[in-house]
Amino acid sequence: MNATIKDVAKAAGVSVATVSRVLNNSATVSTAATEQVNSAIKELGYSPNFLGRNLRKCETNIILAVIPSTEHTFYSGIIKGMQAAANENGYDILMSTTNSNLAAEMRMLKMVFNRTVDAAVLLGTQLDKETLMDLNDKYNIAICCERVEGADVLTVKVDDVDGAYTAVKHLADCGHKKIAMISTQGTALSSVDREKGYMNVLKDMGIKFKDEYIYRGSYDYTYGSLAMDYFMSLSDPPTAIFCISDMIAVGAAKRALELELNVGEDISICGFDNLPISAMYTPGITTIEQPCYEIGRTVIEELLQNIQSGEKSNKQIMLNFSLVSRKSVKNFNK
Amino acid sequence: MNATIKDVAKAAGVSVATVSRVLNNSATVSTAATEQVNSAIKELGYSPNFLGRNLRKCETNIILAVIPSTEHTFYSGIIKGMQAAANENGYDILMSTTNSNLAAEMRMLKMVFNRTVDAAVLLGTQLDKETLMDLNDKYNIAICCERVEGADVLTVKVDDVDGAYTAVKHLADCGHKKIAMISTQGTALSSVDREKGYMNVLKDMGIKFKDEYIYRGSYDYTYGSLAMDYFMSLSDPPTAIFCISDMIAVGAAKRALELELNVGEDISICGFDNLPISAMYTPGITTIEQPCYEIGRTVIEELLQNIQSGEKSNKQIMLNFSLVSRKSVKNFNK
DNA sequence: TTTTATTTTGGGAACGTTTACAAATCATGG
DNA sequence: CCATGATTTGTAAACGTTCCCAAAATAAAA
Repeated sequence: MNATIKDVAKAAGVSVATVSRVLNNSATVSTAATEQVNSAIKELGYSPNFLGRNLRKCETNIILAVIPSTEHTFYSGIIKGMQAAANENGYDILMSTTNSNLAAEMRMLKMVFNRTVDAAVLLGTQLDKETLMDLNDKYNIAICCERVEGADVLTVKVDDVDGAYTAVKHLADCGHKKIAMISTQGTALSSVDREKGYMNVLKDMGIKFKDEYIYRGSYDYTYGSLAMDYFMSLSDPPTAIFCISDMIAVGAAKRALELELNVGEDISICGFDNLPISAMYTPGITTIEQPCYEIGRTVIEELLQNIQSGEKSNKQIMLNFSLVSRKSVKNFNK
Repeated sequence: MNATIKDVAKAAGVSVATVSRVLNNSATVSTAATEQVNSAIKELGYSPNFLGRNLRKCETNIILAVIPSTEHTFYSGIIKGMQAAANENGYDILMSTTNSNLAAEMRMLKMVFNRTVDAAVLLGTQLDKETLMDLNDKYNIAICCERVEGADVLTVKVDDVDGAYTAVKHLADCGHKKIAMISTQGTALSSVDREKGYMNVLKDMGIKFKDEYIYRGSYDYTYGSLAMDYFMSLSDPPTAIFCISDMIAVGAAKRALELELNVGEDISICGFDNLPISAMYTPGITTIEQPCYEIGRTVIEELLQNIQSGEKSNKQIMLNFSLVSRKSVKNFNK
């Protein structure tokens, strides 16, 4: 039904090779022939079938971004960075979401096995070290914003230990001594690392760690609310709370406001990621900003280098974060 | 480098046809042969190359969701609905984002021209009627959550006129007479329709339309803030504001709070879409909920029907919305 | 055993491209 | 006008599958 390159060749009175040449301008073609081909293309409404091309060239120029969830906007900036780097190199980014489900993640990864895409970037993953290393051997993959202990795979992220340290240190520097943390139950290393950063500050500042000052839920914002209820039920509630994600920070802030606590005065809250909502919320949420766009650019640039060179660099790249100070944290020093 | 079906055939001591048969279990194969093939597959770590398969079958079983922006979470539920319906039918959903840019939208649509995907669902579009009709002639496309006047293309959405009417009527029923609206400058019909719904309520309730009660910006939440500043500068400010999107409603609420207005008391705000943030915000934002999951399911089911039947139904399907009442609107009647 | 029906198999064309190679055309200079 | 070199063209194989068709193997019936 659809016109093929043969139809174009016939209509233009040239061979398919010539049509292919003008399509990819891969070799010089006389202006006469070029014109004939182009008008045949227009006349027939021809559009090359990439299934043929891809099969022949053994590449699709598509990179798949595997996203755990579209429930929040954190990945938006990363995707933009990925797109920019990809487009500059003739690649496109397609996304799919796994809802943090291992089976779904595997289903998506099939697309790299079966060559539907040239590579995949995992923005978070449920896979274990062995599986990742196996995949990395045979295919082109990268991990973004997460790390897997011992997995020697191209990784681009911020230093979560350091990021959490900076956030919690900020709370301490503002004069807070009773600092709690809301984390997740998951085993994702980004969570573990952020807890480590929290602990490190306590140690460095000579603050004794209290077990009841740590609450674990999931990334869902309702856990922020639950955590706030819990902390306020303590006989000696914290004055500041470091949240593993802005989403949770917002949940905590919401509950605090419902409890008629003045966020940024009666209770201080600090998040992580600098989601758009943190700027929108009232009061604005103090947080750690990740260089999303840059993370996206970098991971694609490195990945393309791997693809083109045919060998794996497996770099572990850490980019710089920054503290964004808003109204949700009280500074006792002024 | 990678094993092909030929390698498997050789290793299993059968023909490629037989391997293909066990791969797709498209015909009965003796258990002996099946076992040989399966062990050869495992041994070689074989994974079928879909470029070959897709070329041969002239289908990819992939549907592309073209998303204007990942800045907000509105599309999340729709995508989930799309995935559910697609997976049930052996299809996968891949996404790409256009950042509301016509060139980017065209770039993504190329994937349906060149057969990289079987169909595309446009969640909003910059294209005009003619282009859409042309595309719809040759390819399988659908529009979601938006409509284009006169474009006879499969469309699934809510009735925006009716939705806005319900929202504004609710404000009026709560005793508000001075009702303003924050809309967009764009020509998207969803905006135009929602303005129409607003006007209809005024007419039905015998409220005189005031030009200064309408403010136009874009979907960015900062315009909500700007609008709030503007309305409060009027000599006779509104008591209620209907916002074309929750994002804008949040921006407006944020600014109101900064101006020390008690949202839900001094000023009432109503949004549209029921984004997660509307529940998270303090106070919760009253809004119109779209049946996102259902919209997603429906558009894929209809699209697959078009694909499989080979003919276009071009239905215009309207699904039911609902009013979600929260604290951001004051009810004068109680 | 032979015939017939059934199940299981393999050969090879086809899908729409790209590209190596060879052939044809053209221009140039002697 | 011929030889040479440069440019432009066409032929055909290849990419990895699926699937039609016919052949082979097996089972059932006579």
